Amino acid sequence: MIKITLPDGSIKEFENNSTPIDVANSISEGLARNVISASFNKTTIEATTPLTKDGALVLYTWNDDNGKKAFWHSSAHILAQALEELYPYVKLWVGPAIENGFYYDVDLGENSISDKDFKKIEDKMLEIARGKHDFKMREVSKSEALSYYKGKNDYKVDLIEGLEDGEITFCDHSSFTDLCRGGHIPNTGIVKAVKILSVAGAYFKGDENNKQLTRVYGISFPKQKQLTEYLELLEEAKKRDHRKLGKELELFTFSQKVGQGLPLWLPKGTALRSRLEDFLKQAQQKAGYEMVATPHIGQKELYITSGHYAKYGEDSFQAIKTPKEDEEFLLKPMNCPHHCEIYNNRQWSYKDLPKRYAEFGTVYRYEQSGELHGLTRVRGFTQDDAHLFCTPDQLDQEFKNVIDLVLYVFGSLGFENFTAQVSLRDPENPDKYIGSDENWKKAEDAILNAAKDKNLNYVVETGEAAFYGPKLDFMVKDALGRQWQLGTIQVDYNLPERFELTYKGADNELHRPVMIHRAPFGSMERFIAILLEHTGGNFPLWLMPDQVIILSISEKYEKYAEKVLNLLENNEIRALIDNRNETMGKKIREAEMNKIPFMIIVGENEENQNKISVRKHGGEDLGMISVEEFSEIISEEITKTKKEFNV
RNA sequence: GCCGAUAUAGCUCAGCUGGCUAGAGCAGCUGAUUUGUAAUCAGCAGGUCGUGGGUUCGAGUCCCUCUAUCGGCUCCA
Repeated sequence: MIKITLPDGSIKEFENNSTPIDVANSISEGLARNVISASFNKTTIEATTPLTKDGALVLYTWNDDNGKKAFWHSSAHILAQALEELYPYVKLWVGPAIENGFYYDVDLGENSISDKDFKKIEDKMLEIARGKHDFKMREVSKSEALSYYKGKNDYKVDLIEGLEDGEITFCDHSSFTDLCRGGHIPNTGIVKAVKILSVAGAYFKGDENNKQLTRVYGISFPKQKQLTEYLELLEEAKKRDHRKLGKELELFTFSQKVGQGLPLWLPKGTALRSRLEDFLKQAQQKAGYEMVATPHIGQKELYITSGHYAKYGEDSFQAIKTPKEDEEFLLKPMNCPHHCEIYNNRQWSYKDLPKRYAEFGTVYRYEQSGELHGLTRVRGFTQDDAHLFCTPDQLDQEFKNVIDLVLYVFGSLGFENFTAQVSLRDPENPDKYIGSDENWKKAEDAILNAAKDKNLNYVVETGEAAFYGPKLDFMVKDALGRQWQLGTIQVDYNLPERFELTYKGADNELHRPVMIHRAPFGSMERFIAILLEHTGGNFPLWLMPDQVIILSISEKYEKYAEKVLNLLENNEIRALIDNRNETMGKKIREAEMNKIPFMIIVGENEENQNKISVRKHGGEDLGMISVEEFSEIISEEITKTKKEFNV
């Protein structure tokens, strides 16, 4: 007999070699039917793995993330089998579960798969699924495993060579065998609905110097209805795509003539941008920042000094020549070197520090064409940049203050679901970074301590640091669940050295300041893009380009509409009048589609009573009220979302 | 940059396997209508079918180049 501890803390005895499904059966038949995966002593096992010792067991159904993972990973096996049957020459690499679905990386040789082939792959997968084949794990020796794949599949051989004897397992189902470390559902029959979503190229082992394999993405479900719902969800997400909304709301555009990745801001978008900038400027002023302004180009030498040229010279717009032969300028790809030179304008005392220089600095980077993506990845963009120069003693407090500022910005704009990510350097790859180990350690400790002190719920990513220093990044997902870095705070001991920045200490000696790079939005472009996707275009009221539209019943009420407009403007409410010769239904429909938060209807009744009828975006009727009452509603709504920044 | 796909009017889209002067809805313009909570009616105008080349008696449709866009990979100071 073995003792099994369940998540609720209860301990039950079972026959040796009982499976998780047997355990589920002892709880309820329904559970046993739905158990598709399990973990034993925190290791993923199969629902059918015999248990041979005491331990803690967790049962997973489709409703658990781990259950979905097993389901989708198993579906990847089915996909692999389907591909092998359809394309006998295919060589498999790996097929993991991902957040939504799964993929399999395969080498198709000279052939390719396109969306026209999806249907036949799906059909083949369903055919295999219907066969209700059991997934069976078996241990194989390294030599056995190698001889199975030698000559047939170099990718798997590569994988096996990195494994130890005793930890190599194969998984069989139907006529298909795959090297696999486990985590499957009991049999293929549970997979009822399958959709191949896309194909893409993916470099072997993620290295662009390696061969590019074909990655086939798919998703599967235990019920057809769930697939339909998922596809509907995708459609819904597409409606919140910032590229679509930006066009519909006339915020920004792109022009093939102007160039790739170079956004053109339309009047409404520009108004939105300035409002965001003003909002941050106000908070920054309270936090002791000073605004500076720097030119859009700088001598190549400047970026050689900073180290950016060596690292990113090729990813920059290439040197701008002048009539002088030996003179070269670069379009500014970042603001830090300029701000270092502003600091260098004079000699500072420790009593002057910290200096905090802020600039909405537009920078240009020659991003790979395939990387460009709406407003989230562009070649010309404006950072809400600032550089803080402080003494080493001041670093911790300054860093924490910046965290507060970022949290204030995120809070005011409704970004609650962000991930804080501490990006450290990769110790295996010292060539990617500049500066001494000692300074790196100081910088990394400063970030980790600040993140801990501020009780941030953070993840640590090694190898994600900037070349000059570690970062604390604030990541937010877009409508389709893709993660984007918005806010960033970086500690830098290196540029101060390269630019020979100094201050006079109390000891009358020269010292090196520490530098913090930070951008709460990240960039105006990306921030607005993600904000669009989160709000679906229904921005917080204080940000809205137009807050109110006055709809006149007919042209007869133009005078009264103008009077109302004046009153609203006196209360600093942004409004416009729709006095066109159109029906009320049409005017409302257009105002709804333009996502204007409030519609004011004025006609005979309103004019007689000196009031206005108010309809909220979405349809709520606030009835007939006075302009004063309405102004109060507006200002209440604004104070609800936009809080004051208190230092 | 790489893999796969897409590009027709200001916008959203039809245009089957190549064959009459390339269609629709919305938006625009003109006129009628003067309107009470998500599209009033009629008329007009609008496209060298992303670019350049090729195949063909004939190309929006087939092939190639380039450009841009979309989904990924790689990259992201």
